[in-house]
Amino acid sequence: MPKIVDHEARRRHIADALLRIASRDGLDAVSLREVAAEADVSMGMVQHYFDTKDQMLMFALTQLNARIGERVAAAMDAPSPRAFLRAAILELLPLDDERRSESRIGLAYLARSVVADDLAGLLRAALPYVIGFYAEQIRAAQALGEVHADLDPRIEAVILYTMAQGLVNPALIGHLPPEEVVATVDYHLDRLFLTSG
Amino acid sequence: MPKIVDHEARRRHIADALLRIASRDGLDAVSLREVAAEADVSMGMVQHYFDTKDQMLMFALTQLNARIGERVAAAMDAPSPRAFLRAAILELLPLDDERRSESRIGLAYLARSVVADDLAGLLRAALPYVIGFYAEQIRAAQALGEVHADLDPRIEAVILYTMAQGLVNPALIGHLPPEEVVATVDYHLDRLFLTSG
DNA sequence: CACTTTACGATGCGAGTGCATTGTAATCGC
DNA sequence: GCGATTACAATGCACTCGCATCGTAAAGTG
Repeated sequence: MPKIVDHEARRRHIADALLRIASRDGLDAVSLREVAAEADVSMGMVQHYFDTKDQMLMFALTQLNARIGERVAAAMDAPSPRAFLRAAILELLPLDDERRSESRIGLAYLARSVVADDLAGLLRAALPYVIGFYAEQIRAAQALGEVHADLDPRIEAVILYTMAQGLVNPALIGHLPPEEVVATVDYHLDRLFLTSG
Repeated sequence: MPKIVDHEARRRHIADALLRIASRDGLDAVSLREVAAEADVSMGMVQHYFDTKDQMLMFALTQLNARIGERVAAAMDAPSPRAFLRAAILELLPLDDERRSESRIGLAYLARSVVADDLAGLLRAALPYVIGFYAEQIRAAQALGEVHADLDPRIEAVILYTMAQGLVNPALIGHLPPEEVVATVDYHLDRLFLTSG
């Protein structure tokens, strides 16, 4: 087995270039030639590591999801369900350049998933996981007496998630400044939680 | 001035074909040739009525907005602020084939607006209008004693809007069935309003 | 030193793109 | 009828796209 290179590292390097282009100019601007140029490699190399463009797009999306997932996981040492929910939600919102970039990419992928079934599968799979996770936190808070017991954790989780997702576009457009986005999230959490911790 | 045809009718006919393609196969699939074929006209005719493809895309978007706006306006005879808000929100959600189609198109345009400034302008302009409108309804409800006076109408409007927008994707993906979408909206309205009318 | 497998780089192909150009009816004012 | 203007239709052009093909250099095993 000759010419050993770090296969996965190359793929990640190429995928990074792809995500950069997607963030800057949209998914439509992602072509094999553009990706190769952005990654500063030859087009043949890109083809060597990805059989098809669609595979490359899928790989880049999973990489993006993993990146965000890691950040959310890093927030899991929060002292309370509320603090963790808050951190997890804010991690998804375009409050700084990096997350703004991720939101742009995510939006591009979301739109494409409407007509690309394989992408839709990836996003579809993540959804019940996230919502179930929120619901779990809310149930934990209820057990701690931090959330009214008669609230429906499942629906509250859905509303929490949809509110967060809905905040992305106004924030991205610039219609809501970051501090107002955070204030809105806190406003809603204030209503949901009895305690302000 | 010779050969009189209904200029605007032709443009609307072509734009309709464009929206149909965008809904079915995404905005990427919209080419001059595809639009011409879908509208059952020649490509030359499409070019005759739209100087450029971007102009055509813009025109189609304003037509879509107008179509939705009309439906919302038609719901304005609702008996109460709550009933109207409910109707206005549900009008934007993909609960039937037509609105599902509109949501798909809207999502495609939204994603493109991230990199197309002129489209972004159109969507950006609509946002404060919608949120301001929601806030107005909430204030009216407060005056009627149907909403707690100490709630912030502006933030409540933002949350209402973001929740609605966030519901689009799960509903579109099929993760939330229509009845659950409606139930979620009602659940949130129940919390916001004191009266259930 | 072969021999094989991996890792590319270079090139080309067919399809599709937006748009410009050109030609030709049709229909009005005069 | 005549010129002018509108309303198309047809064609071509320069470009980009994803992908296949081909050649070759490197690095491991025997």
